[in-house]
Amino acid sequence: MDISNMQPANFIESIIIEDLKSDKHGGRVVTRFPPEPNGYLHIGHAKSICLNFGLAEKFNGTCHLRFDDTDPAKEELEYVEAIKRDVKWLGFDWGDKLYHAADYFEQLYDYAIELIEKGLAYVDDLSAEEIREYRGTLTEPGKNSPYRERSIEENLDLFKRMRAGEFPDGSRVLRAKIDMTSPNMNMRDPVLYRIKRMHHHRTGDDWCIYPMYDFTHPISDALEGITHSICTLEFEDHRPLYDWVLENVSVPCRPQQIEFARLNLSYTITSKRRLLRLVELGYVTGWDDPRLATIAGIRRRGYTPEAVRDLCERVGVAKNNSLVDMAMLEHCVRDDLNKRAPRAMAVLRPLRVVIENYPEDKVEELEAVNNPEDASMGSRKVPLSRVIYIEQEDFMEDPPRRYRRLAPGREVRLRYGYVIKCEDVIKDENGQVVELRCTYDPDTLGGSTPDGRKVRGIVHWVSARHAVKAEVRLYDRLFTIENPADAEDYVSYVNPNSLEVLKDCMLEPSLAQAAPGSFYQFERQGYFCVDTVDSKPDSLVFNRIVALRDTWAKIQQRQG
RNA sequence: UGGGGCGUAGCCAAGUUGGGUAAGGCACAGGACUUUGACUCCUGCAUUCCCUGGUUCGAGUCCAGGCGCCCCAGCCA
Repeated sequence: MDISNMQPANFIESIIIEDLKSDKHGGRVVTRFPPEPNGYLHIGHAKSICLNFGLAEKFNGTCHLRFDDTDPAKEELEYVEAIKRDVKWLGFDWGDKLYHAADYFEQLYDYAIELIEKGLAYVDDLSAEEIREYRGTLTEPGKNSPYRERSIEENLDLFKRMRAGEFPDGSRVLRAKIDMTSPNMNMRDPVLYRIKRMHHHRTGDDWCIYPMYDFTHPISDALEGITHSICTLEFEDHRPLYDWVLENVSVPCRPQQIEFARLNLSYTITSKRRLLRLVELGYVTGWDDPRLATIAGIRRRGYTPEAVRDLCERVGVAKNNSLVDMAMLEHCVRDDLNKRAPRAMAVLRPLRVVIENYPEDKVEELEAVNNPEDASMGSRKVPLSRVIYIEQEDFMEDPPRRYRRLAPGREVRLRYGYVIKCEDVIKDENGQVVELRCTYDPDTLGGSTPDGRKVRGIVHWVSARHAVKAEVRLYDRLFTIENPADAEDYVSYVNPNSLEVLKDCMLEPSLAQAAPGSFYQFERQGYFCVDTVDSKPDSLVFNRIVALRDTWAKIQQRQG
């Protein structure tokens, strides 16, 4: 790593490069991802994960995974396992750098004692409501608590008895003694410890007092030797307190807090409370619903970790509140899957086609390449027989201008196969087209036509006899408005068409063995993956990850 | 006249330290290629950087004054 030539990709990297040059931290770069295990991770967390682990990678440093578990009321073991799984899935490895703030409780307690001894913290007997009243408002200063001037001895005694469990929940707190008139609310004697008799997922019933975030976080960072403590914008106001704690307590080093803007994605929601409500009201099936921007949902939908990381890199790191266009994520998956997804043919809305001049019992194995972007992925055989299915939308009785697909009397090429011509249209009693009678030109295999006539339309198909039936779930954006997070009544903007279930899809036979989680490009349609929850070997379920770009759809839309 | 932060294209975002004549990506629009209307490839897309003044030969960058948006009054993180 040659620091002198490194180009910073964003302001945080600039800071790190400067620190490296000035040898501020002895050349070390240590970051951390500090989730509270009180819910599932979402796309916003993904950005933080990519940033913190990415920085460590880039600068030859390390990144810790630390659970910020200081509030037993909200945190559960179930979430810590889910979070670990999500971080791993994104492709990051914390090695042996797994930490829990709860493991620092004893040391934190000692640092609290140190503050008390220095006259910088005191036990307050005010009730929660009184504390709020004494705190003042945004425009008026607060007032000192009547308990603020207790002696060090009394504070020590009281705090020890708080720990010993002598006082009821909520009856007292330990507060930092800073400045009740500070224009920064966080500096108005913030609470450091509260009494809460609650079972902690890690420390059990060892404690009945628990430290607050503002006290725990800077010390945890210092204890772990974190050099750059990266968090989101809303903690900017907490930085003076972060620094105050580190200045007044004997910690081994001095980490720097740096704030950046969190990632918001259009047409999604990331607030835990709101996510939970969608689940409870049944708008989605759970935290891993493929329409949700949770990591679990994104994974089940079939978005790849590579695509998510690419997105995080592309959106950059800055301090602007931003709402990133969903189209950006979609572009990232297409970009990734185009190179990696095997191609296959699948007819989602089947229309039966009989090739009249194709022998009844004949079956041809046609050669189909698995990925035109990657020759090493090889090819496969796809069976063709007299009766096939094509997509309903690939036939129109009365086609508009520029329509290149099948119509009465018109020709189209079967992908990897022959040119067929529509000779007759069969309808049911309601006038619905139920079957096409076609003929094929045996001399057109291999892409050419003997007479050099141009056949522009190409259509995917599946042999009826060989078809594998499957369910395909078509997902669309969950909300009808760009920024549902902005709307109080976001629930009323849930897209009623966010999921369309197609039951009778016909897949080419090679898909019969598709493993859960594996992804494919269904040619001319999009990228799909085998659902990891509902798909069974004998009843396959595919999720549409994202549709292919569709220029024709745009042209049609423009023409009304 | 509470404090903190942020304003560069429809959406992200470089550029601000050391003033030198607006990167890149997404989206969008044309065109080429094509056995996926995909991919790929070309081309176009801010005479202007929230506004108004000022300094300067020269300002997105410096100065002054406005305006707009976000965050903070949990014993949550």
